[in-house]
Amino acid sequence: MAELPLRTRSVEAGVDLIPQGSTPSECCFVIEGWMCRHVLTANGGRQIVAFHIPGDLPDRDSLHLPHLDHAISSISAGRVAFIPHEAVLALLSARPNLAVAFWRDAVVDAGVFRQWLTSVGRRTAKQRVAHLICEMFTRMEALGLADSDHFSFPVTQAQLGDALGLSSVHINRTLQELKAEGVISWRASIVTIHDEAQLRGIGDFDPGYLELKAMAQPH
Amino acid sequence: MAELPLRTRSVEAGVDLIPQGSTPSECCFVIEGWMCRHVLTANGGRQIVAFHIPGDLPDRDSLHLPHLDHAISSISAGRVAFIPHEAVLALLSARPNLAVAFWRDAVVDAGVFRQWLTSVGRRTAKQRVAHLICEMFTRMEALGLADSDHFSFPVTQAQLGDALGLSSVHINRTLQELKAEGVISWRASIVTIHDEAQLRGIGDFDPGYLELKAMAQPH
DNA sequence: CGTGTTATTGACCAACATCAAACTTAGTGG
DNA sequence: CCACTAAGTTTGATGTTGGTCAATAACACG
Repeated sequence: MAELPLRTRSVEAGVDLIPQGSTPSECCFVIEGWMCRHVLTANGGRQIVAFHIPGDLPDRDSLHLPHLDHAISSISAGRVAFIPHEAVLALLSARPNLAVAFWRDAVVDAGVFRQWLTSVGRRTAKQRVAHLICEMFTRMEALGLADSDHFSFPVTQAQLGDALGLSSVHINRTLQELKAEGVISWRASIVTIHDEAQLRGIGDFDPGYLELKAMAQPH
Repeated sequence: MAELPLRTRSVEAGVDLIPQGSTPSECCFVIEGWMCRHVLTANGGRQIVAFHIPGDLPDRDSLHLPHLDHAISSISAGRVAFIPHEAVLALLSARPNLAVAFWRDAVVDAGVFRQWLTSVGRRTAKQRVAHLICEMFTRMEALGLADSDHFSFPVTQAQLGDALGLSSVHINRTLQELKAEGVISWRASIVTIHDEAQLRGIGDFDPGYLELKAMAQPH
C-alpha cells in the first residue's frame, strides 16, 4: 500500500471533507483523528452513520458508487490522505486477495451498521449510549489506541445525539445517569470505563460482530 | 450461476431459516417470496434490518462471517435455494469479476442500510413508513415484480414496526393517516401508490442510492 | 363454522424533544 | 496572565410523539 500516490491533508474539527451528493475521484484514508459519515435529511436533521478512526477508509464504498449518498466530515482535528480511485482500483485488480480484503472489510462494516440500526430502533437511550461506548472502546483497543480502561472519544454531545437518534439534551442526561451509577466517567474527551462487564450488560453489547474487524486491521 | 449445486426448499411464512449465532456453511438464495434479516435484543425486542425479495442473497455476508450476528426468516411463504459456501467461493475465485459484482452488491446494501438508519434515527413515523414503501416499490419495480402503481408487500403491521423501530399500534395509525390522505391504499397485502411524487416527498425519498441495485440485478 | 392471527380502537403513560437560559470550558489576543 | 469570546454543557419547564395495555373487530384458513 506504501507505493500508492497519496496526498495528505490536515483538517480542523468539524470540516466537511466530502459533501453529500458529490462524485469523488479519490478515496480518503484516516491517518489521525476522528472522522464520520452522515446523512442529511429534508427537515434539517442529521444522522451520523459511522465513526472512523485511524486506519479506516471512510469512503471505500465510493469506489463503486456513482455519487455519494452521504457526507464525510471530521469530528476532531486530524490528518487524512487522499488516494486516486484509479490507483486503488489498479492495486485491487493486481492483487485479488486485497480486493477480497476490501470486500471483507465492507462486510464487517455492514455488521456494525446492523448493530447501530438495532440500537437506534430498539434500544433505550441508556442502552444506546452504553453500546456505542463499548463498540468504540473495542475498536480503539484493537488498534492499540486505548489504554486498559479509558480511551479518547472527542465527540460533542450533539454529535452523539446525531449518531444515536437522540437530542443533545437527552444525551447529556443519559450520560449523567451512567456517571452517577459509577459505570463510566467522561472528562475532557477521555472516557473511562469503570466496569466494562456492567457497561456491556447495560448496552446489550456482544463484541462478536467486531471480531473480524480486529483481524482485518493489519492495513 | 446455473451450474451450482443447489438444494431448494419451500418455506411457510414466519419460519426461522437461519438462527442468529449460527455458522452457516451454505448461502441462501431467494427464489420466491419475501425473507428478512433481523437482530434480537436482550430485552426481547426485534429489529428487522433488511427485507429480501426474489433474486437476493440474504446471507451473502456469511461467506466472510465466522458466525451470523442476525437471523434470517421468511416473511411470507416462498422458496429458497441453498448453495454450499465452497461452491460459491470456488466460483468467485474462478471469476474475479463475479467477486467484484458481489462486493458491489454489498456496497449497495450498505447504502440501503444508511437510509434505513437515517429513517429510524431521524424521521417521524409517517416519513419512515412512506420511505420504506417507496424503497420497496422501487426495488420491486427494478425486478419487474411491480405493476405501474401497486405491488405485493406481504408484511404484517407488527413486522413493519420491527423494521421501522415503531410499535404495531403506531404503524396502524400511521397507515391510516396515509390512507386518509389518499396517498396510498393497502388491502390484502397489495400496496397501491396513488401519488408517488407526494409519497416520496413525505418520506424524503431519493432513489439515487438504489440506482446501482437495479444495475446489479442481472443475477 | 370455529379458531387463531392480524387489524383496529381507546385510554393512559413514558421517553424523549424542544425551548430557553445559565453555566463551564477552552481557546485567543492583548 | 487576564479578560473576552465562542463553543459546548447543564438545568428546568413544558410539549409531543409514540409506547403500553387491553378489549374488540375483521380476516384467513381448515
